[in-house]
Amino acid sequence: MTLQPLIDHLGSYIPLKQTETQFLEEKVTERRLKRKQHILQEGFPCRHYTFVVSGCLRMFVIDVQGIEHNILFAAENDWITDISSFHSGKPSRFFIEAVEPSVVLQIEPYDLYALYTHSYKFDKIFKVIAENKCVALQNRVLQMISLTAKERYLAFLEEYHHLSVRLPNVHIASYLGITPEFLSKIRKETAY
Amino acid sequence: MTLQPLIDHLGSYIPLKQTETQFLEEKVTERRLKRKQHILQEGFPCRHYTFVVSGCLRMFVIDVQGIEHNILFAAENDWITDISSFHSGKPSRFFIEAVEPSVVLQIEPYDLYALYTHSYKFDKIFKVIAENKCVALQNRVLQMISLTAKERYLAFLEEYHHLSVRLPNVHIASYLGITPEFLSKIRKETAY
DNA sequence: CGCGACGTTGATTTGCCTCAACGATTGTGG
DNA sequence: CCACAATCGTTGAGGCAAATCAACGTCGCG
Repeated sequence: MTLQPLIDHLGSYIPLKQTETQFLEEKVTERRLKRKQHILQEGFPCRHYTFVVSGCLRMFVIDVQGIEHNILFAAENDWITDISSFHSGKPSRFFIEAVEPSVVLQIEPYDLYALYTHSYKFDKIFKVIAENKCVALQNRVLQMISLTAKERYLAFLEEYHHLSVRLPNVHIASYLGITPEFLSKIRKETAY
Repeated sequence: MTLQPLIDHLGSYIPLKQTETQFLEEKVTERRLKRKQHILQEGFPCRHYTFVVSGCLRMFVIDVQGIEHNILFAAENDWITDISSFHSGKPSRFFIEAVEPSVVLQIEPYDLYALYTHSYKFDKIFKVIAENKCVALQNRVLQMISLTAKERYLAFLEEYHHLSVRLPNVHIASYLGITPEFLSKIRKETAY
């Protein structure tokens, strides 16, 4: 199992002891995903906190008109889950699927709680992870209410350049809240 | 000092022991705010995790054109802070001010860390608080990318009815990412 | 090869903004 | 207690940003 990236990731917040990484190894499951493979479907509870080792996943909803809206992407060393459903056990409104062939590590609710019980260090780490997520999301809200589509696209290119070259434009458009056609027109203007 | 609301709030996540509430009391400072009084200005580090006992605050930025954008409101039993600046000590990009006369309880970074050290229970509680904030922010992003201005306004009325009757429309418009004029036109259509 | 996913382009429409003007209300100082 | 400014909400004319709809070219893949 390719556990090392997760150990490095968690350890970058607070270094882990031998017993903690060992406990972690017992609780985590590796999974290999094909392109377009789902790990969460609307209507089902989200039973995994998912860490991306390699590849890229996206979380999205399908609205009443059948249109997909990408809420977030998660690439290497990032987390993706519907936290609300994960904790409550209620059906999720979201889908999560692989955009590329990916390798992920997953933890189920009960096992995550066991980690928390084993060492409060995990509480501390996941607290910081959640706080950092808040900052990123807040930033995104700010961009949505204050920037034009073109400005948001340029900001996305700056901030997520590594993603922008891997994702189809149709997904980027959806993430930015615009149509693929309009993104195409923006790109035409932008390209020099 | 009116500490009880904070104790009740934290206790609703995990009940606190006598020693913990006592420790909390030593670390928290009460502050009474007039309407429009600032507790954070752009360019200064955010030195407080702020809990709202009564009243209502808003966090906003001022863009290059001098236009304010409301990022979030916090009313009774809610938290408001620039977490990023709070932890890093770097200058904030945000303003936080009272929308109404308010009473707040504040904790400084060093005191919050002392709380964490005193009992890991506080880590657990603030982890959940951050996670809940993530859910709310994610929801807001979803609304921004998938709903029209009118739909967002109606969703806001449903979700934050208690706030919508207290806030001037100019602030609500800014929060929704639209102009006050356009909100006025939406309200005209909506009123039956 | 032929089909589906993806990106582009153009014509038209619509949602929302800009700017300007005007009441209504509140607050503040003389 | 009144005069005046400031804040807030509303309305209308016109303009721009972005959506919609339709068509077409390209590429990778079964």
